[in-house]
Amino acid sequence: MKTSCQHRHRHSHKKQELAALTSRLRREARKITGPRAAILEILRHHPHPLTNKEIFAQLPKGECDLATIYRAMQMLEKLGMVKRFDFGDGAARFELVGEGDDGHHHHLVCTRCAEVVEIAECFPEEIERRIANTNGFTGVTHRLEFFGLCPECQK
Amino acid sequence: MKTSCQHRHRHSHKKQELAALTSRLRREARKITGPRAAILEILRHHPHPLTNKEIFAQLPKGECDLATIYRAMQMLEKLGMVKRFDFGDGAARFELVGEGDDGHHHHLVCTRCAEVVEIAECFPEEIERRIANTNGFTGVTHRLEFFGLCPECQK
DNA sequence: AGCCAGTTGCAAACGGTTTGCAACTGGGTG
DNA sequence: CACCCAGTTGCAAACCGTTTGCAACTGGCT
Repeated sequence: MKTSCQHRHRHSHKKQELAALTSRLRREARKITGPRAAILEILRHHPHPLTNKEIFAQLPKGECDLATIYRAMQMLEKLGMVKRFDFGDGAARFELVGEGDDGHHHHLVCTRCAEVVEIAECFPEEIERRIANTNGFTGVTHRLEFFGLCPECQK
Repeated sequence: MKTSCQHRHRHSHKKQELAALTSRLRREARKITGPRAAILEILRHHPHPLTNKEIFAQLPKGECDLATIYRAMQMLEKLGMVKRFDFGDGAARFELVGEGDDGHHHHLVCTRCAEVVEIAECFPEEIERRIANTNGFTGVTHRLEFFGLCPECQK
């Protein structure tokens, strides 16, 4: 069965250079400010989606305002440098996305300890296409996350 | 290809009798009050998930408080009489669930006009099982919704 | 060096949801 | 059938994540 994804996503966790990130910003006529560099630095070192509050907590205190993080994430999302995920707990989470990558992928989240595993599998293309055709929809994508009990929490 | 769901869900839209609903409530030692009957009455006539505010708007005005709806939906969800869905717009939606049904299913939502279509397809069981096994997780489920442009909105 | 669009911090506003509390009531009991 | 109380309700305030108005500030161009 073919289950690969139509979306380009490199499941490499190699960190992007900060310089590469800032040059992407500059290219979009965005300023490289202290808060932004600090936020990118945090995201860069984090393999899993972070909430704005988590980013805030990791910032050297006083480095920047929470509102600034919200604004930065909005901008980074619009530029496609960051992808927004929703684990259903009412707080958006963000993950850095490589250049040329659309960041589409899914997670397996422990419902007890919130551990997150990145998942390679995706919803089968052909079924999604069938769903779109059957209902006459175009530009169909999906939001998909898995939930369960992680090995640690089963003990 | 086998894509059916391991979860029992009858995609019948036949309305449940109000009497059946209230007897389920009574069985759980819950009181049948005016607000609750009115809420069930609304849900019963609605094929698609409703937000609490939408339910509120359909209630004869003054029938009950918004907080009461929130409390009712929490209770109904706990009793398994209602299923919560999340279309990613920050408002929970609820759909009545038949007895013996777990309500697990998915939707295709128009990103422009918010039209909702119920989807029969589900994430393939065997892949989900593989994901669970590979990562040592148990009790794995998923949250899955599709988004696209409906036929009307393509014009 | 100077300028200005873009950015920031702060505080207030916002929208969905929850909660404390006092008044009320469904439905079982005597 | 009247009584009683756990469960329920309305109201208002609290909550929490997120957005926004505004005045002060600054990156990076000229």
